Amino acid sequence: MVAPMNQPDTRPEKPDDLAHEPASGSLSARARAAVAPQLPYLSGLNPEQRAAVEATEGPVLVLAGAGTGKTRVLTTRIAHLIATGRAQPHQILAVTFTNKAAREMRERVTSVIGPVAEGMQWLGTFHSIGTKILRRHAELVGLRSDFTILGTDDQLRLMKQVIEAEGIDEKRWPARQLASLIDGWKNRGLGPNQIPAGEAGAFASGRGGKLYTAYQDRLKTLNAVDFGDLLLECLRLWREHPDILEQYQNRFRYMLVDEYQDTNVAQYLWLRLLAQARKNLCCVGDDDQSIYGWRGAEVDNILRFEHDFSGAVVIRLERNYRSTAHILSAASVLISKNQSRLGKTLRTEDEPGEKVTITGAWDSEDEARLIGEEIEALHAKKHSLAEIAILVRISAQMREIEDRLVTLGVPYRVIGGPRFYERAEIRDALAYLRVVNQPADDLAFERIVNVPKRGLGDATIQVLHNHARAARVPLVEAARFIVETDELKPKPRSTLRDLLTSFGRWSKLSETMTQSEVAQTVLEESGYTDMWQKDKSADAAGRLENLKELVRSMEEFPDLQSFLEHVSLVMEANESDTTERVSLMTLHAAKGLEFDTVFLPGWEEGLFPNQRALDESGRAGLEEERRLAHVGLTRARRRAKIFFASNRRIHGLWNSTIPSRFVDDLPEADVEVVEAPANFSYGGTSRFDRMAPFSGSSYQTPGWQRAQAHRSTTDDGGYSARRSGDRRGPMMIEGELVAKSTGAASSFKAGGRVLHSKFGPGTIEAVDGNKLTVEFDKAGRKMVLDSFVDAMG
DNA sequence: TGGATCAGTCTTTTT
DNA sequence: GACTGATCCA
Repeated sequence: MVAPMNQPDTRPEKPDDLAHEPASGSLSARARAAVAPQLPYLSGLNPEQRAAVEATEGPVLVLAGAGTGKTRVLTTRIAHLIATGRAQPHQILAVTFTNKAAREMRERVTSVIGPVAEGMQWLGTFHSIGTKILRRHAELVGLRSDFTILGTDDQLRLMKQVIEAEGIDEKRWPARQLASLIDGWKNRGLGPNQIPAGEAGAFASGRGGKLYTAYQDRLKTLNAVDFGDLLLECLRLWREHPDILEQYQNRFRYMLVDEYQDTNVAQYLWLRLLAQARKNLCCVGDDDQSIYGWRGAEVDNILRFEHDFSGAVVIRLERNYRSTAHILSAASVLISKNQSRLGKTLRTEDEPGEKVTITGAWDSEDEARLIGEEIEALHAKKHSLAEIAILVRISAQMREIEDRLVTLGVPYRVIGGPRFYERAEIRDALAYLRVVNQPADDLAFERIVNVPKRGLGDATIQVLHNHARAARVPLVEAARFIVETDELKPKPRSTLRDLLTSFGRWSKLSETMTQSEVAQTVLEESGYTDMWQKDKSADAAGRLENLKELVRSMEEFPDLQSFLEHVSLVMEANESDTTERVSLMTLHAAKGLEFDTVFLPGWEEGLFPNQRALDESGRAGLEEERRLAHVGLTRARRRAKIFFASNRRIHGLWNSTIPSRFVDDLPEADVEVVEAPANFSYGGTSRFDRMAPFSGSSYQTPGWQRAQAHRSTTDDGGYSARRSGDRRGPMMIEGELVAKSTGAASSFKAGGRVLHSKFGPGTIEAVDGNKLTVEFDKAGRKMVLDSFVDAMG
C-alpha cells in the first residue's frame, strides 16, 4: 500500500517555463520570479514544505499529515505565486470546504504579502465559488441571476410536496430518505438523466428518478437551487457551453484545493474540468483524516490522484510540529492498521512527553466524573481551560458530560451543534425577510404564514395551494385573490388580508430604512418577537438574543438582498466570548483544531467504532472510524486521555460494553493504563451533586437548560457547590492492563458461574482474553470485562 | 385550530 | 431518554 516516496525536487523550478503563457511572461514578472529563492517567506519552511511551495507547475498532491504545517504551505504557495509574478491574485482559484477555512486563508495570505491578497476574488468554498459562477450565467441553466439557495429544511419541505404530488404515501417513503438519495446522486455529479439504471428504482418502487426530475423542475419554477446544484449546475453549464468553460480555464492559472480528501465526485469533476487546460492544480490533504465518507466524500479522489492527473508530483509532509512523541507514535501505529491509505509516517523532534492514558470507568456517569476530576486537577495546576477539549463520537455522549461539568462549575462551550442559521428562530426571521425581499418565495411564505399562530392553519394553506397551483402563481398572489372571494371563512380571511397588507407595507420600508431597521420593524409588527417574549420555556431568552444578534449582524451589509445571499451560504455565530472554557465537541467537529489536553471518552465497541458504520460500510466503515480515532489523538499537543465505560445507556437502556478494538490497536510502549478508582457503591453521583446548580457560564447550552429545568425542582436557588468533597481524587495508579486482552489469560472458564453487580448472576459462555461472554439469568447475553464480575462458588 | 398524548426513531453534518 | 411526527379530542 505504501507508495514510493516521490522526490519533490525531481521537478526543478523553472520560471522560464512560463514563456508560453501569454500574460504572465512579461519581463518584469520573470525578473521578479528570478529573485524568488531569496524571498523571506520561504526561509522558515522545512525542505518538504518548501518543495511543496515551489513546485508551482503541473499537478501536485501534497500529503500533509496532522500538524505538519498544511495551512502554512497553502498560504505560502499562494503568496509565492503572486510575489513571483506567476499570477495576479484574481487568477488564482483557491477552494476550501468551510467559510472559516477560507477566511483564515485570506487572512494568512494577507499577513505574508499584504493587501494585494484582497484581490483574490476566487478564494472561497466550493459552494460560494459555484454560486458566483452560476449567478453570472444563470440564464444558461434555466435560472434567473437572483436565484435563492435553499437550506436543508426548505429542501425537505419541497420534497414532501413533490412526493405528495406524485400521490405517494409520505409515511412509507419519507422525504428524508428521498433527500439523502438525491443528495447522494448530486454528490456523485449525477443529474436526473444520468442516474444508473439500477438506482432509479431505489425509492417508492421505481419512482426515485421521476421524483428527482420533479424536484428539479420545482426548483426551477421557484428560481431556486439546493447546495448540490451549486456544483452540479456548474458542471452542466461547462459541459453544454465549452466556450464558457474555456473562459474559466484561462482565468484560473493556478488552482489550489484544501482538504482534498473530503472532496466528493461532483467536486472532483468540477476541479478536473477546470484543470484540464493548464493542469496547475495543487491539492493538499491527508487520506488519514478523511472522515466524511458518509457524506459523499471519496477517499478515492486522493488515493487516485497520481493516476488521474498524469505526471503528478506527490510531496509528503511528515514532520509534525504539534504533538509529543508518545501521542504521535500512538496515533501512527493506530492508523497503520488501515489498509486503504497512501502511507505516511509522522515524526517529531519533540520530547516523548506523557504517555497516552487509558482509563476504564464503571459506567458513563463514572466516566464523566473521572473526566471532570481530571479537568479540575489540571485547572488547579494553572492549566488553561481553553486548552482542554473533550471529543466524543456522537452528540448523545455530551449530555452526561455536560451535566457533570455543570455540577462542578467548570465553564464549557459546545462547538458545532445546531448552526446559528439553522436555529428555528433565525430561519423564521429570515423567512419573513425573504418574503419582504421577494414575495414570490413560496417556501418562506409557507413557513411563517402561521408563525406566530394566527389561525391560518392547514386548511387555509390548502386553499391557497390549490389556487396557486391551478393559476400557476406564487402563494402570495393566490392569497391576494382569495381574500377578495368568500372561499375562506371571515376570520382567516381578514387575518390573511391583514398579513398581506403588512407585507406590502414592509416591502416599502426598505426605501426609507436600513435593512436592520426593516428587520426590527418586521419582527415586532408581525408579533414574532412577542411570541418568544411570551414563551416561558428556558431557551426563549436565548432565542431573543439570537434574533438581536441577527439584526445586529445585518448592519454590515449594503442591502437586504446581499445579506440574504450571504446568509444562505455562511452565517456562523460569532462568539465574542473571552471566558476561558473547556471545549466539548464531536470528533468530526474537531478536525483542524488542536489542544494541549484532549479527553477521548467512549472508546467502546459499538459506539466507537460505531456499530452502524460497521454494518453499513463494512471494512471501509471501520477504517473511517479508525481515521476518526486518529484525528482525535492527533488533536492533542501534550496529553491524550482515552476512556471507556463498561456500562452505557443506549437509547435509554443500560448496555454492557467492551473496550474498543482501537484501544488494542495502540502500541503498549506509548500508553499507560490508569486504574480508575472503582468504588461502585457510590453509584456515580451523590445527592449533593444533584443538588448543586450552577450559574455563570454557557447559559445557552443544553446542559445549562437542563440544569435550569432541574433547579426548578430543587430548592436551593443559586447556591453553587464547587465540589462535593474530595472523596475520590483522581488516583493515577499504574495498574495492570485492564483494557488489553494481551495480558495474562483470564482465570475464568466457560461454564463457570459469575456474579455481575448490575446484571446479577450468569453463566460464562466464552472467554476471550479478559473479555467474557456471559448468559445472565435475567439480563440475557452480554460481553463483559472479567474485572467486573466475581466468580460464584 | 391547537393542545395533549402516543408511537417510533435514534451517527457523524461544511455548504 | 428525548425528540419528532402523527393522531385524537375539546
